[in-house]
Amino acid sequence: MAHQKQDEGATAKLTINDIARLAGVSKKTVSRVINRSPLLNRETRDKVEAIIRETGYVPNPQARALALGRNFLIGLIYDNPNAQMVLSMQRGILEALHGTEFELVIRPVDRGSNHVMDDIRGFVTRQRLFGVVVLPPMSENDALMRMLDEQGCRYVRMGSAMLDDPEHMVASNDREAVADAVRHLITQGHRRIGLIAGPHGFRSARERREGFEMALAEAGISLPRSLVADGQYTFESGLSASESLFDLSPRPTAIFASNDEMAAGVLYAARLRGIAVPDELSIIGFDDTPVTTRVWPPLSTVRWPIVAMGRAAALKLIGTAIGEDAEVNEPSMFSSTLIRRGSVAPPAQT
Amino acid sequence: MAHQKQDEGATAKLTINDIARLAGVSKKTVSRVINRSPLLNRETRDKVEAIIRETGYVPNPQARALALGRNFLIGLIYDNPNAQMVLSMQRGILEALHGTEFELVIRPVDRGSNHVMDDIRGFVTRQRLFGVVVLPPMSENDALMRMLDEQGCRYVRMGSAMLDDPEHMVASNDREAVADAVRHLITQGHRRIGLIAGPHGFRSARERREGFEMALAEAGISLPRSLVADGQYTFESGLSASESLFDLSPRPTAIFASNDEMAAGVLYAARLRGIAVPDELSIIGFDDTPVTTRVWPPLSTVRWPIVAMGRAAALKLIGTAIGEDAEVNEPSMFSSTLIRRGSVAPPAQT
DNA sequence: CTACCTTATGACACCGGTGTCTGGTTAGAC
DNA sequence: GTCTAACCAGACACCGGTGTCATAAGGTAG
Repeated sequence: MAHQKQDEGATAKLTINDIARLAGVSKKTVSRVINRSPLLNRETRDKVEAIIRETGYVPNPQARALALGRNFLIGLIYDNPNAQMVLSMQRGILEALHGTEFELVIRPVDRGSNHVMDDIRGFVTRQRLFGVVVLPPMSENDALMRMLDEQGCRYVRMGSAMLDDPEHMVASNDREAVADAVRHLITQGHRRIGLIAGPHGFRSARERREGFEMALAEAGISLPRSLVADGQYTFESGLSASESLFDLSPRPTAIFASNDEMAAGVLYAARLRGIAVPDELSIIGFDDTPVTTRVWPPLSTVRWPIVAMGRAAALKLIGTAIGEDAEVNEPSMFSSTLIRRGSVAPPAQT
Repeated sequence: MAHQKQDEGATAKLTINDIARLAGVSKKTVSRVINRSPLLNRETRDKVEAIIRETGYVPNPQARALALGRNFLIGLIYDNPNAQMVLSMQRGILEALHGTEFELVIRPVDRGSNHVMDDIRGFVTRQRLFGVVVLPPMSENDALMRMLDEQGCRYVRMGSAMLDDPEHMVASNDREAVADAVRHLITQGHRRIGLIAGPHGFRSARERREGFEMALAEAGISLPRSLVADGQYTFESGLSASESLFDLSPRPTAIFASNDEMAAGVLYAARLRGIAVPDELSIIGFDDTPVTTRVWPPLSTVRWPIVAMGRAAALKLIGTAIGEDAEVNEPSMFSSTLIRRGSVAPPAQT
């Protein structure tokens, strides 16, 4: 660190005492100015504020955190392979945090690991986080929430369906969204529709599957077990799951994949088999990730308002802190929309 | 926050005084134990350590930061549309931070905005960050580095070529990597090779372009201006840039796109025109993002060791702090490898 | 046996803020 | 013209750690 100066940053070493001295008041008065105490004389406030502006003084957050007994760090806990989703979520949260004194600390975890709980406990206790946002599938772990409660750490969980009270949850209505997508396929004339389900134990997988079944039931279409293939939310699993669907005779004329990665896998598998999309096979995915527009044909999919949900989650968390009643106004349930692209067409005449 | 208890977390409210009292020693002695001071009696140490273990005491990092005059937060500053790259970088940094007391705070910025500098200054000074990692293209901004210097904030910049001394930089050798890729095309027999360049002003764009030109020059192939199209590192720009290349007569038999997104755009454009890849057109991209394996045919590309580079950057930053000499061992220059997939073939016979 | 040096521990101030309580002004009420 | 309430600002302790320095105990030399 040769040519880096450690403490020459003129503004960096200013303390509340310096400001107090310069303004000719006590440190407590400066503290009052910083915290917008209403018990201040107008002149005094202006004088101190002028000095603060001139000098570029910034209160030391560590000292503040120590005195206040709480800090201004929000944690984001996730174990999610989907880069786009994690990044959008980060963006949404940061939008909400913008202009506040809160910062975002991230913590990807390995769900498979034996000491996830300990990892997270260390994370929240060591840094005394103000609160955390937990992404699915970690957010489906009730034991984790109990632990967070024990540690006195606020939390908001994201998910595909309401799991507990709306105060601690921001959810999208996956079931209804998927049902809509499948209804779209049915309207186009499809009757043999395959499902590539998400991993067992994932709430989102269950919700999406139930939405799928719901739409078929409405239309009076029966769903043989063979039309449901298991996937893992990965491209590869989508690819191999569709193989089994393609082996069926007659083949399904449409497939709903529980996320875009798997939908991309279906498309890839179709190409390997020489099955034309959408002429011989319609495909709908879920998430509206960029991959849907990179492939050919572009995939129809379901878009959920991930950035808005991230924003809502963060606002719920800090709502009480910033004192505004923004909190109560934040919706807890978000709905998704079907995005029609080029991967759906009426079934070929048989 | 109805049913959340604020301070019942048994471990959360323990202070060094509690431990001192329980152990029958002074707080300073406990402090010595925590900081592994060598001047301690074996028995005393064991006794205190036992108490700490029993109670699950965790020192308050805010108080520590205040007393020490520095905190344990690393910032990550980026303005990058590439989700996969940002996420991999986060992963690399977090790997390096794992097991230390450092945490990662992220700060995406908007390069276009007028107050980027102020945003970042606020970010590093408010939280008194220990140091920051800056991703390209922000990392090419020398004014930013000067500002960080002024604020006494350590930094490591990531990039496509060495910009200043290795102590503050982790770079990949893009020029050589691209030259390799283009040599591969030449070896396959291509002579009319198009380039889709990155945005003007981006160091990576320049390096990649120079690598491209270098390989052609080596082979004695001239490069007419018409074979170079400008792109913006986005899918759409790749799509439209390739249009101009396709209008050429004769058409290039291969195209190197300066990143994968644009390469995906080329592939998409080729499909729109009915140009067969790789039979009539070979394509190579750069970055090895997942999209390369989702499209058909899968794209050949250049992979750079992004996670390893993130790890190296973080280690450089905290190297001095954790006292180990790991720092000096961290390489500053990384090389990339050509990944051969299905988008390259010898040119069609004319 | 005293002098002196080492080693292990503690007392106390300090980091930079905030909460509480007290005292001095000023203005309004009688 | 005095009394009282309201208002404003400061003194001081405290948050939970760490640095400095003093000191007590133990060991060796003279």
